[in-house]
Amino acid sequence: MKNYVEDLAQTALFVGIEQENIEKLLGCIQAKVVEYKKDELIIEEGSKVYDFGIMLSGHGRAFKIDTMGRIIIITLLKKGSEIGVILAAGSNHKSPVSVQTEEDLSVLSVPFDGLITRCKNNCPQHDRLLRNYINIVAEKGMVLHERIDCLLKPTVREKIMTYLVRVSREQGCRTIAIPFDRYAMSEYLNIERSALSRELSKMKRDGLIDFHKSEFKLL
Amino acid sequence: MKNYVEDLAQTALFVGIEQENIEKLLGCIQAKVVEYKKDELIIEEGSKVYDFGIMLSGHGRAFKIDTMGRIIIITLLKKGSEIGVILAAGSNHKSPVSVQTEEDLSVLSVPFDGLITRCKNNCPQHDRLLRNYINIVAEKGMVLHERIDCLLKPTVREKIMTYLVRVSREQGCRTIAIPFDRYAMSEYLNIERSALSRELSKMKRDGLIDFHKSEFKLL
DNA sequence: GGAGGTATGTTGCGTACGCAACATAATATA
DNA sequence: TATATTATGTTGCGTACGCAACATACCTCC
Repeated sequence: MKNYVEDLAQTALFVGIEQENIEKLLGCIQAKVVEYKKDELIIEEGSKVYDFGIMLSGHGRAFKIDTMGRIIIITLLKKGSEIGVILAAGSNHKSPVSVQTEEDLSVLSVPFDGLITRCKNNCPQHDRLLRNYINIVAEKGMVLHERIDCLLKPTVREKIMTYLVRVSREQGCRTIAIPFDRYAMSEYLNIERSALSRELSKMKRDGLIDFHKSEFKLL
Repeated sequence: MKNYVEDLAQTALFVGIEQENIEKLLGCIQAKVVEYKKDELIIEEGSKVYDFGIMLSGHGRAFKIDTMGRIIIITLLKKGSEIGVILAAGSNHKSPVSVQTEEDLSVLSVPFDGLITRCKNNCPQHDRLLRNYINIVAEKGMVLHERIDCLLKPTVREKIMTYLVRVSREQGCRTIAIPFDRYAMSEYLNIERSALSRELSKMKRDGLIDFHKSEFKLL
């Protein structure tokens, strides 16, 4: 456990808490480290989730399989990513997604009750932890909202622009690097990859944007 | 303030807290009642939001205006609805939506800091309140996720089915009443109203569903 | 009941975009 | 440098669906 504390200090959940206090807190909230093998399921679609997790290493993905058997990627996970934060805090707990590892990795697992229940030692760091947790849940909500914002746009061009403008605002610059390759971008915006490429080319021709691979410039 | 306590006891924020304790809490968290006139803005798009609200009466709507000047309804608000819960709890606070009243009404306004900061009296209800709040934020996230689930479906028919099946599961019955008229339903699923009607009719012809107005039956 | 208003259903037309198939560019492998 | 592999771009075709215009059902208020 101890060797993870340094990494945990970098996460959104423990931001603002000194490392020595993190160690104390971990016991307090009944956190434990769980190891997973490659391709193992951390969360199974339909199962009930009462613990949330923080990725301590490796990569994973949250996905679901729809009625036609298509795989739909919901999120990609890396070191520091949170797992099941909304689920554990909700009242239903039944997971709409599966979470699977892409390699051997370990996860810090925390029962939501351990987090929310005020410990007898009444440590002040607990407050900060709770505040951080609420913050994470809220930010996840914002991220979902932002995606809906793109999805609601009627045309491919507007979807693209909505997304690019947002990222540009976030990065405070008209030249931006996006965290997607074309395929992932097309999935995020719910467009065919080829249709996305087609429209991007048109937009370049129209002098709206310039781009090369994942670098975009708004004109 | 006092006369609202009974109503507040019915809300998700105060569930599980006895009325006499609610009254105490309200002072503790620095809640106040704010009156709004018809068509007044409670939240303005782009403004920073640090307080959340609970609708004490009347109706309102959360919306945004996109680049083409179209009005996009995000949520409809009624007595008991929460306002700005995710925003106040987030780290950015800048609102992507406007919230406007549809008539004269009043709102219980609570600074997020008042909620999250442990009061000196250290009242046990405060814990429950926090737990309820996290619950609300998480549920809002789930709701957004569910909508994305529909929006990601490639065809109108699949969007419709995804939505109806979910509501059917929620209500535990194959015959359901949905809270939308056709137009609202089409907006929620991001479909043209006429295209929605067309597909619904086809689905009825195909023996997939039956419906009359807002009553649907899955076959 | 009639008249106006709103919600819902129907239909023809045109096109944006899904789809498939191929072309080219970038990257890895040897 | 040649070769396989993967990312991205291009293009023709067909259709699902947006759009507009109209039809019908339902509701409300004289």
